[in-house]
Amino acid sequence: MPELPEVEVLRRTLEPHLEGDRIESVLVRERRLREPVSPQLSRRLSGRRIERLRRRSKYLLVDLDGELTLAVHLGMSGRLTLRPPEMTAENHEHLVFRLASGRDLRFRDPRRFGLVFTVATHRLAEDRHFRHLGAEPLEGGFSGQMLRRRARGRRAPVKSFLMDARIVVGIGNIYASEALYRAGVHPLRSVTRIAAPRWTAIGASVVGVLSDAIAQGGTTLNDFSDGLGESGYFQVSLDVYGREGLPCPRCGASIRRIRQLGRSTYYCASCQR
DNA sequence: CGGTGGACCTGCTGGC
DNA sequence: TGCCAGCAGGTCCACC
Repeated sequence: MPELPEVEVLRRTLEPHLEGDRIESVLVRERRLREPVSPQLSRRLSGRRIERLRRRSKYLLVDLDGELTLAVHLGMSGRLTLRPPEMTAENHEHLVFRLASGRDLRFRDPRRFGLVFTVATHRLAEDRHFRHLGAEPLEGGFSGQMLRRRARGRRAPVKSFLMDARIVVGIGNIYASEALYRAGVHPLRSVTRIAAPRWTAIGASVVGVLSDAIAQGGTTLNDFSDGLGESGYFQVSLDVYGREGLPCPRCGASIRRIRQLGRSTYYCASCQR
């Protein structure tokens, strides 16, 4: 599910419901996620008040009182949903955060590529999960020219470059294809062969694609649901991703799929050069 | 050093 | 109907 827009939509959806609430206890049914969940998790979190929700890269950050932050990464298949406690647990529901208000915040993740851990709030930037991360694409400091500077001395194909979190965070496999389509740049083009004006176009496309997806409530694929478990966010407005063989919305040519870094890349060979 | 490919997991879909 | 291959939104690490 989650690239930057989906995590941001989740943050915005959950924050008004969680702010000011308190974590009473945490039930851990399965601690084998991408990294093992600490046996201390419930002890560390219990009794703490939720101050605010933030996002860094694709991590949802729950700031608690006492300078502690709960970090949640959804991996490929993670979901975080508010549920009434009487609702029966679904399969792969690995963690349940029981709230003082009498609701559950439940973490479900069939593939277990997700992450749940705590970090001292003021030390977050130094934590090994965050310290190497690059620019936030929707914040000041990000631009096409910033990408151009960071591309100096590199030779990677531009799609791989955009998906490198050391450069810029939040762009996953779907939005990398979508942004390059909007910018009219071929995904295999080496970053050494992109001139300044095209970097401007790429920067603008990245911002545009991510902002549009957030505005549409987390676009992406059709099983995305917001933090309340509503399935009303059925929304597909992708131009190329998952559309192999279908006509390009701009020129009608057949969308192609290739394999890049072991993953599917979609593009229009006539619009993207 | 930069860049790629495999590994980590489960579930779903489509072809035979 | 059943089986199997291929694919899936992320990230890390070994290896060239």
